[in-house]
Amino acid sequence: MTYSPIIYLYIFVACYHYTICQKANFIPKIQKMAKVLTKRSENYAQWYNDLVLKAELAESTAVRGSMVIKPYGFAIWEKMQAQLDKMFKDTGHSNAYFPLFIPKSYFSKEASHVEGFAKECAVVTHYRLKQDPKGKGIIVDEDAKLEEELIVRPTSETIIWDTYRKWIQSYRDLPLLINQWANVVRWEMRTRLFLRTSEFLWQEGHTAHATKDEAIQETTQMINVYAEFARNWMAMPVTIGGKTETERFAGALDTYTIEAMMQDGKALQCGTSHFLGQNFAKAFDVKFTSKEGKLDHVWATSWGVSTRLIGALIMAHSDDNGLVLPPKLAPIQVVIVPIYKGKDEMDKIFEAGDKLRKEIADAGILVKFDHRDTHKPGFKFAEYELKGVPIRLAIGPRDVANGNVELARRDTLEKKIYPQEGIVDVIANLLDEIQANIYSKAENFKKENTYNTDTWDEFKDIVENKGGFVYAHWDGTVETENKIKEETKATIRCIPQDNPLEEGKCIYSGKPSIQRVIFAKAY
RNA sequence: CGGGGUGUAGCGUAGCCCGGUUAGCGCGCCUGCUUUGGGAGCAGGAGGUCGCAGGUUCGAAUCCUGCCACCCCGACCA
Repeated sequence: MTYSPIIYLYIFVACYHYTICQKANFIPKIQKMAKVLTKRSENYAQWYNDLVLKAELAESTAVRGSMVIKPYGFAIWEKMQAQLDKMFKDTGHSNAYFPLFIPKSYFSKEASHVEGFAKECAVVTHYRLKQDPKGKGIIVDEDAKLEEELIVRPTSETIIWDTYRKWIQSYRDLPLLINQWANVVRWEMRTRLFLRTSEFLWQEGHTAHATKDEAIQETTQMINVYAEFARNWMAMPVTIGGKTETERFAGALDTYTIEAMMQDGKALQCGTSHFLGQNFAKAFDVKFTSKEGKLDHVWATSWGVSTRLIGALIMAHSDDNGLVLPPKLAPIQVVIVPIYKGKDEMDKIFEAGDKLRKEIADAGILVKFDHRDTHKPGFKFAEYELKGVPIRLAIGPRDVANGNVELARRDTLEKKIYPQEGIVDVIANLLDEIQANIYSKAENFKKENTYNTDTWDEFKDIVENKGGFVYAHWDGTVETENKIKEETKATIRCIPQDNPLEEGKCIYSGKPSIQRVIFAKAY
């Protein structure tokens, strides 16, 4: 037997006043989340408890602000991942993997970048533990102090650009189009389950280009990929736009965003794509020789989406009965619930149900037959509604006798009897219909909660009392943006893409403005 | 870290102000029987360092002191 080397790590958190707690209880947070999700539900705590714990999406962990994503929640993420990965590859990108730890010195090379992230980094200072000589337990071995501290990546720009320097010499090495699926850690002041956890899974794309135009084109392309994913797969309408200076990514010249509206009218930033200019190339000395024989720094982009998308999906579509998943992302698209009394009936129903399941599965639809004899049909109905399964089939003695099956759709909660003959086609069509219906429901909600205003009083009234997106004129200054944020808590979510130019006066300062921007309260 | 609040079983909570039986209730869990077309019923059962430490007292979930954790608002943020 050989000993594998064990490295003991002691993570000292930069924000010294946040210690890692022994055991966390996040239920009040869950209550809050449920309030957001349901608004109306009286027993929301119980409801969300059921949603999270019983429908097995996620739960809190021992480390402050982290979460375990349970199998069902992770299955949703895997479906998202698979589709996004395909879209990245279709646009010419490849996957790679870079290290979790970043030497502190790398981190300080790009000034605005470090300023943006320094306050929320976990730092590794030691590499060994030992028995406490004075008593019980394990302590950090002070002799095992690292020469240079390691940062747990909050994002990978620095280590990736340090690597790119070695990979890029000629215009022939460009463009370099790489994506990484990874976890990152950001020691946020305040965390929120799904929306802002200390550790989260995401993908980060990092590309290098020979020209500025090409890099800008890449930035735009990727925000459009995200928008298409949100709309067509998550059934979630999003607005594409540019971020203002204050909301921009640390180190970026331009940040594009997709902003979605949640059911409480608040905005959620769901994905971003950054044009980094030559900032990182200069900081990490990444140069290439052009066709003309000139030495120049490369142009960079980065873009990412995270497990926050699961949160967005929950909050965009859920109702008081639980999740409503778009069929394209549902881990289970169709569930078959048997109804029977006694062993004899059970055998017959199971046989019919299994036959049905096979037919549906053969059509490439994700179907589950729930064989459990430990729960009653009514319980199962409620459970799969909670899980957001788009279509439910119920099959009992009555149906078997008549060659029928009962079909219920999650989005409208309608129930109908269909003949078993030809049910596969009905299901295939219905899945498309549900996907479209969920989208248009969300789109209508977004339209109904989007306002145009030209007066400050009305602006305040909408932000405070109604919520939603407000299109209003803004004079383009940081001061005004900050004042509005101070007074109303609304921030500029984005300057919409292809925004029509229109003369107007700033809602706050009255100074001339050339276009409306979107204001909203955000998560 | 500033302001406010909370901590009682897996989850949600009552009790605390005004100290006094074995800390109560709902959900969930286990066993048995009856049930099964919308979260079953009945009977029985298991499960608690009352956040931690100290103090006051004959006696503390309850009063006092300190600490810890969490939540809401602020700064931060995919």
